[in-house]
Amino acid sequence: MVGRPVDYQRRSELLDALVDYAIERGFSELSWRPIACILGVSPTTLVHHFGTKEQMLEAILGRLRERMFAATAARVGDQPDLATAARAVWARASDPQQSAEFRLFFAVYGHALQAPEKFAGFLERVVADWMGALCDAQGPGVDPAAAARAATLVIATIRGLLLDLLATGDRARVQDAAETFLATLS
Amino acid sequence: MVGRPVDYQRRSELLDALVDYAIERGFSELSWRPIACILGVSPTTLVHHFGTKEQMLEAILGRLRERMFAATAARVGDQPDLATAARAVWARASDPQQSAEFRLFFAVYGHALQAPEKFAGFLERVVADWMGALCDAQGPGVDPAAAARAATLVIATIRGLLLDLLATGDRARVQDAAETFLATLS
DNA sequence: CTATTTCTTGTACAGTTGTACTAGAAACAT
DNA sequence: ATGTTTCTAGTACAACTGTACAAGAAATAG
Repeated sequence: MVGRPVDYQRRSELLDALVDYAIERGFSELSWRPIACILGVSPTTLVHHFGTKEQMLEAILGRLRERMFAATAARVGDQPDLATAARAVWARASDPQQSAEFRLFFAVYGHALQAPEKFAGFLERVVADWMGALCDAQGPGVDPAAAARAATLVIATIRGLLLDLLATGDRARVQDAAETFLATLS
Repeated sequence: MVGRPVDYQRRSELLDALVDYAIERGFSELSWRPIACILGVSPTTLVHHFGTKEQMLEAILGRLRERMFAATAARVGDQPDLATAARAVWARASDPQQSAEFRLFFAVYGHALQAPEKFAGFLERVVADWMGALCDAQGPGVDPAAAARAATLVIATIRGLLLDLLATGDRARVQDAAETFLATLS
C-alpha cells in the first residue's frame, strides 16, 4: 500500500507565506503559534511540514535567499560590465519597496554572525553568491584576483550604503555617495 | 532622613559586565537569569539596577557604543587627513581581537532595523557619530557636501567589508579590497 | 470496500521568560 | 539608637516557548 501522497506544493505555499511573514513581522517574531494564527492554520500543521523550529528557520532562509538572489541576478546577468551590473544591484537594493526584505536580510546576517554553526549555510552563500555573479559580469578576460577585488568592493560598498540608508533614511546623502562610488567603476 | 545612598558605581560595574557578557554570548542570549548566574548575582539585583529588560538593553547598547566609539575616535582624532583616519578605523575594525565586539554590533544593527522604535537611540547615532568624526578629520577647508559624501563612503565601505570578513573569514581577499579602497582616498 | 499514509487539529507538558512581591541586611542622617 | 532608604535574595505567577501525543479527516493503491 502507498497511502496519501506527500503534498510538496502545500509545504512550498506555506514556506512562501512564512517568508512573507518574516519580512513583515521580523526575524525575532518567529514562533509557531503567532505564525500559525496569521497563516490561518494550527501550529501542529507547521510542525508537521517543517519539523523543528531550527529546520523551519533554515527553510525560510533558503527561500529568502532564493528570492533575493533571483531578483537581482536576473538583472545582473544581462549587464555588459561590472559598472552597469553594480548600478542594477544598487537600484534594486535601495528601492523603498524592498526595504523590509533587506531589513530582514541584515537581521539574519547579524544573527548569523553570532551563531555561525546554526547559520553555516547562510554565511557560506551570503557573499559567495554575489561574488560569482559579479565576477561573471566582468567577463572572462579579467584577471581573477582583480575581478575578486572589484566584486568584493562592490558588494561591501552596496551593503554598507544600504545599512546607512536603512538606519538613517537619509536618501539624498547616501544616494550621492552611491553615485560617486558607481562612477569609479566605469 | 536620607537613607542609604544610591550606588552608581555598582550599577556601572554591573553594566560593564553586562556588555562583556553580551559580546561573549550574543545579543539573543540576554535573559535575566542566565546573566545573573554568570555575574554571580540574583536576577532581582539586575532588575533593581536596570528596571525593565528594555531599559537594560538600552543601557547595554549605550555603554557598548561608548566603548567602541571611544576606542576608534581616539585613533581618528589625531590623524591628519581622511585617508589615514580611515586606515586607523579599518585597522581596528578588522583586528581579530575585536571580532566578537563587531559581531555584536552587527547583531544589534540588524535587530534595530526591524524594531526602529525600540532602538531609535542606536539608529540615530550609529552613522552620525562616525560621520562627525570623519568629517572633522577632513579639516575645515573641505566642502561640507563633499566631506559628507566621502565620510559616508568610508563608513559604508568599511562596514560592508567587515560584514564580508566576519561572514567568510577570507582575510586575504577582504584586506586586498580594503587596501584598494583606502588607496583611492589619498 | 479495506489498508495505509498524510494532513490537520486540540491537548498537554515541561522549560523559560519578564516581573511583581516580600523580607532581611546594609548604609546613611539625625 | 532610630528612622529611612538602598541593596540583595527568594518566591511566585502568568505568559509564552518548542514539541510530543492522540484522534479524526482526507487521499491514495489494491
